[in-house]
Amino acid sequence: MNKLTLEKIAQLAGVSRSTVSRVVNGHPSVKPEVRRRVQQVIDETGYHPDPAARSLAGQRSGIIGLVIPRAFQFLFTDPYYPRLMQGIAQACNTHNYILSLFLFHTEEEEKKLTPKLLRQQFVDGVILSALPTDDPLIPQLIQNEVPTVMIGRPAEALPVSYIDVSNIDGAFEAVSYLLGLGANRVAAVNGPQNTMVGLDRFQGYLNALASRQIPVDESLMVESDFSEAGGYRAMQQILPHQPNAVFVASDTMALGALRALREAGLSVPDDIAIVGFDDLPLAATADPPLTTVRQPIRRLGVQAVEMLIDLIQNGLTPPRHFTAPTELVIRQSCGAKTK
Amino acid sequence: MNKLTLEKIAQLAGVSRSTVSRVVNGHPSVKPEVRRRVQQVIDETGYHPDPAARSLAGQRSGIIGLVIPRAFQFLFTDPYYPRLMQGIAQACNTHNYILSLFLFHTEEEEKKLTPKLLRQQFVDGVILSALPTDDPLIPQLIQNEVPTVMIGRPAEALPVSYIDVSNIDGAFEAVSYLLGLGANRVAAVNGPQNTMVGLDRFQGYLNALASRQIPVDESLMVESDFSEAGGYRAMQQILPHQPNAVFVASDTMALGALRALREAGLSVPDDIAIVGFDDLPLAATADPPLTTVRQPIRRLGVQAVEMLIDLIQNGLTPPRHFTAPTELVIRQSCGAKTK
DNA sequence: GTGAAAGCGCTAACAG
DNA sequence: CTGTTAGCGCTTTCAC
Repeated sequence: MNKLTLEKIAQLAGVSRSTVSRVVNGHPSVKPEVRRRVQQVIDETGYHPDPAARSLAGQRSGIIGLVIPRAFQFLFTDPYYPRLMQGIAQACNTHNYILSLFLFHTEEEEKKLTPKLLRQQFVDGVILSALPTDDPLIPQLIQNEVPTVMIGRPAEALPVSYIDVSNIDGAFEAVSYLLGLGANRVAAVNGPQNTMVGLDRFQGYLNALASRQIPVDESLMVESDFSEAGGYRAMQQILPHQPNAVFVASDTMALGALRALREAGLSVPDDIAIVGFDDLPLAATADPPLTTVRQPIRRLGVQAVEMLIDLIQNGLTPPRHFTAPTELVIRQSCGAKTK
Repeated sequence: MNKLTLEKIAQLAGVSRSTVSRVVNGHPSVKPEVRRRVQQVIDETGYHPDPAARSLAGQRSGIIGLVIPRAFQFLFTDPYYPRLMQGIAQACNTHNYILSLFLFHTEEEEKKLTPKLLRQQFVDGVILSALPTDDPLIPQLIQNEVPTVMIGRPAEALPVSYIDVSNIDGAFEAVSYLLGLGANRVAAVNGPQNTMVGLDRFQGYLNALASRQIPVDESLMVESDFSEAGGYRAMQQILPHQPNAVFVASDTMALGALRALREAGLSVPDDIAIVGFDDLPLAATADPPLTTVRQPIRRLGVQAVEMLIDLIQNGLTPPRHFTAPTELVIRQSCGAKTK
């Protein structure tokens, strides 16, 4: 299988290289008949343009970068990311982009790889996830005009596109539900307060308390890290303060909380009700099955890709925003009887 | 920040483009002093070579492809893959390769992306995981002489490099341990029998029975799919046949099995002992903590990358093989008392 | 509507 | 040890 080039195809089809290029790129100005003939040669030979040459001559790499800093902490602890990646990968496939993964485990790695992201040499655009609110990467990307979509809104009103979910409302709904069940001491196991998700879900919790004029009890709130072990520790920490319900900012942490509760000999939902956030598959198979706030993780991934492609093709301004709704999924972990 | 090219750097440093290229690529034949001067200009300007130009002129893309077919079924159901990816990503980072993800959800996607893998245009080499034994991709890669490392040995003795773990021995050890505890009806929840891992772990199970002349009871073996739900169903199916121990071919399935046991009102390890395979973090936090066969997942990823780079640099023959040992980790799920 | 020609930025002989 | 010279395969004006 000797190397096929545009030139060869051109010869075989009896046209010029430019024409073949036009056909390959779906350029309109080619006579239908010629187009057909060229296309046939392409199909018969199984020609595929060389991506490197294409990137060099054109200005695009055809690659989308998925950037996840702090990969150590989260990615391999929370099934959220695999699902997100699945959505992203699938969308990349359908839109003919290649997906590249940039996982930073250390500051060093981040430093080293950042330039590759900033100069559009490697990627046509990037999707950002799991960023701390103050990550310097965001302003850098903006300044370098790299097409960027954040998963989760940024801390400040930056001119950057993002996909988000209604974390505040979702948490509000969950906590309100707990409150409606009669719980008067609702605790919160929060996500990291240097992430927007963590902050927003906590805000929803506070809003729900406020909407019923329930005073805030600091001893019932703990900041954790979205990990199972973190949820476990947080729950242990809260337990002495006698909560009768707990809002946990992710299913994974909720699993840890459940473990702590079980160890403490508490019955869920009789002694204490619990709701999670995400609706990962494991929520449904937890013991007891977990009431949780569903977010359409995979779809978020797909939409992020599509938004990014829009940015790449149609320019960065104005920034695009999308916020997906959440949905409270009621299961046994907080006494489904009332429902 | 106007575009920096080799040429510009060359001018600034007062040398020729080739010399700069040599410096960038660590070519030995450059006078130390010149090298220093050039390097300084590079550092000051923050120059980075254009990967596209590089791929085009040289013959390498600097990209490693991680290929996971059947991504739907496994990847997002089993924490195994995220961990593997972590190892791979980290190794790529340290060796200055970019990692691209090829997740196939459907046959169509596989068909569509395969050519991109086969012509070394996109990737310098590929790492294969989660392949069914009869996947046509393997022979195709071999035939096209694409540097390839499989995670998990292939079905037949193909001239392909791989990283594996001692699945047979690991399973043998686990089942022998169960047997040694006095269990006389040891069941097996197997992985898919069209994957080598599934096959090998089952073989280990059979070997252990055989080594003690225990007759095989077909009703105690079920083929499943490495998912939690699959483990749950498999366990339910086995339960009527009164096992007093069960070897489950993955921790994720073991979790499902545990759930089935719990629902059936059986006590672990008193009524029935259970061991898993993988030693994922969740094994330690399961209820009860899971005895399991540990495999060094992350390290496998690192080694796969390093083996692949070796292939890329030093040629494909002879194929390289490496089999990592496993280790039985004893926890409460099968009555740790005896140990 | 189509072809010719000029690079994109780099690597790799080949001279010197 | 260093500079010169061809390309790598494609996109993209610019003529015709």
